[in-house]
Amino acid sequence: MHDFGLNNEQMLAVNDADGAILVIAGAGSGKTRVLTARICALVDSGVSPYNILAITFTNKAANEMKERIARELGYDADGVWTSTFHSMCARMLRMDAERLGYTRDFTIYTDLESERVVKRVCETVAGADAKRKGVYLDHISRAKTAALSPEEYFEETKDVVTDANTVALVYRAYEKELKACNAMDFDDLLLKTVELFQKCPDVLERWQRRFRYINVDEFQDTNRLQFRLVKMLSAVWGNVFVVGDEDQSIYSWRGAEIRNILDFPKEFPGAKVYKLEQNYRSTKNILSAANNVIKHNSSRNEKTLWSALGDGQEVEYFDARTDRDEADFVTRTINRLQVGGENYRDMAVLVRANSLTRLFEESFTLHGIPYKVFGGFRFFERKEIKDTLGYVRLAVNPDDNDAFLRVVNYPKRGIGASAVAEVALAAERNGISYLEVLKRGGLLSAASEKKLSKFAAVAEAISSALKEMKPVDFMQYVITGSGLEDALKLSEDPEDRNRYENIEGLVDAVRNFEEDNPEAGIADFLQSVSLVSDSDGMDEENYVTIATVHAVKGLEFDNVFIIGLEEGIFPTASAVANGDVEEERRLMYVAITRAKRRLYALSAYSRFRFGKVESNPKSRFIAEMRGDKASVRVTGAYFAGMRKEEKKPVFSQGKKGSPVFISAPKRRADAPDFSEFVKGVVVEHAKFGRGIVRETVGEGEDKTAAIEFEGLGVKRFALAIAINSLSIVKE
DNA sequence: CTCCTTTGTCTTTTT
DNA sequence: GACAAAGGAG
Repeated sequence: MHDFGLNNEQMLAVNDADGAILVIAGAGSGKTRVLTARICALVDSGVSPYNILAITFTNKAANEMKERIARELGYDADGVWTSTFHSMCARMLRMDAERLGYTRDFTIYTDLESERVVKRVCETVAGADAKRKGVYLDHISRAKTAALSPEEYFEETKDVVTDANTVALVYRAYEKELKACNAMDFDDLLLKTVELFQKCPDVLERWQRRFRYINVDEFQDTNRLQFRLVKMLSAVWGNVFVVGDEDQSIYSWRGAEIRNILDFPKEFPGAKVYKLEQNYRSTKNILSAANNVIKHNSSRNEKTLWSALGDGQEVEYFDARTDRDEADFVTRTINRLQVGGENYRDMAVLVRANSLTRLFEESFTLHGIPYKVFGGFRFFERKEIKDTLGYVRLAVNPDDNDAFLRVVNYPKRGIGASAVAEVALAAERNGISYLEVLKRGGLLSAASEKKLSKFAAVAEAISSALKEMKPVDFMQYVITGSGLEDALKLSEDPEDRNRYENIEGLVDAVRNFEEDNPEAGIADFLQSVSLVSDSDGMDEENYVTIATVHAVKGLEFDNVFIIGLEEGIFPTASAVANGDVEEERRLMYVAITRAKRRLYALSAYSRFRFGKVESNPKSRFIAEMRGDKASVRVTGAYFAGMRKEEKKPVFSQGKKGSPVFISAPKRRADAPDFSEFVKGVVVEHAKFGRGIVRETVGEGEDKTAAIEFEGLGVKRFALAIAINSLSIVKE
């Protein structure tokens, strides 16, 4: 028996082996421990590890779980299948891809590739606008998650989506191209697995029989297809153990259905529900801030986390004047904490959007604070890396037209749009891939044929190298054989030096991968690259974590800074505009509950964004966090020391539909211009709130405006003076 | 065909 | 402000 130090409720959940079980696990309530303990308990009771499936949200979480189980059980852990839904599906599909008309070497297209395909496809679809590729892809993803074909999608949405027809046409063309490329996108991994199960009951049965016990972590962030997979796989044994917390559902924009967890008892009749409400992570002060925030949400199961830990330090809210002051405060505080004995690795700066990390990177670099940024640009998304991997993709899967297009003129070979268009046309006419057009020969004009023959030889050489070389050597060969090495080394562009180093980094990446997976080939490496998650790079070194809130789901830190707490940023402008901030609030809840001992919340009065200075009201979450009891200490130096007319906007507390506030552009004193203030314009005033300009008098610095505020009547302002507390509301 | 300039879009989050 | 896409000149 293994001692996990479980409390009573946890113990009950863990030892309840059979049937459908839902564990509602509040933040920091020992969710992962319960899951691990459960799997160990199953093995202890005689269940073969081979019959256990454990699904996690990221590959990193999967590996950690595997390690934990291994530590407890020893060698037995190998049999337990732990992975993400996507990795699981990829593995299952590789085994039986032929039965769906794909080869087992099918390529996984990430969003980057999907977008390129959509863009390309738009050229062939009448009425499609390539600029709207993101919108199309969004609809396509929704359709796929709902398991709708293009035709079904059109029927379902023709009354609500204005260009449903165009979307359906793009969707169909996209599907056709993906199939021709022997490629699947992220949604396909799930959808095609469901299709495989429906089409081939023998395959489904094989997996059903194998997985007697199915365990799913982070169930609040599963989508409809994932739910369906769980249902299908569990149909024989009915042993489904899911763990989640609807308050931490933060991926609905990606199709996650909170319903999956809320309706679990309905979908699995007789399901038992356990609630874990004791938090082992955070101090009381931090927890009450979290509870104060989340209780404003309506669609949730009532639960209140409690902690047996002490009150701890008060939560601190720093009211900064500018985004620079905000970064300064964080830098200073980190320094102070570090001097006081805290480790950098126990500190995290959490942001709502990737673009907010920059100032912190600058400031930390300046002050010698080691840091790592998670979320945002990833190594494998760099253009030169993507392009180089294009050669690998093409060798593994010769039908991969997207890979072909990436590398045909990289490095430059004088092959332009017209030659490529010729290839595409010939491919379309003969129903073959782009590469096949070159291999067959005689399908192009003599000039194009000649230009492309060099590339054809390169592709051919790389393709045969794939069969002969070990992954690391092959990767090195790709870099030299493609001509990239020479081109980049001889280049005069100083950036190319850097690019070359990044590309060389690929060889190391393959080497590392090979060490961890000695049996795996280069194709497995490609797959792992497609399915990496942001937190995968996190390790034990001593650095401050700068990350998006999404990227730190499931992690914890002693000291947490949540920055950018302004309306329009956190919550985001679109959430505010749509009047739906519940998911933003859950995100805030996740952010707060990452903190174990110290929590700092920050906002800035003015912030430099999109090349402009903007000013947004404080986030409603600050007021919510404080709740009835003032457990939050305000240390913002800005408000107190300000001149009267510079006072920042008051809380727009709970005001629904608050739009983004962009401050009026600062004018030089010698050329005042308040031309944006005209009759009918909606403005926000620091003290009086929202108002409408009713009348203006005068010009330039003498201009005054009469503004009507709701419930306050009309007030008159000299704009030159009032400009610091007035901003125009951009709808 | 390539290079340079200009223009437009972006910033919500990612398996 | 940064970067990609588009457009024009060589």
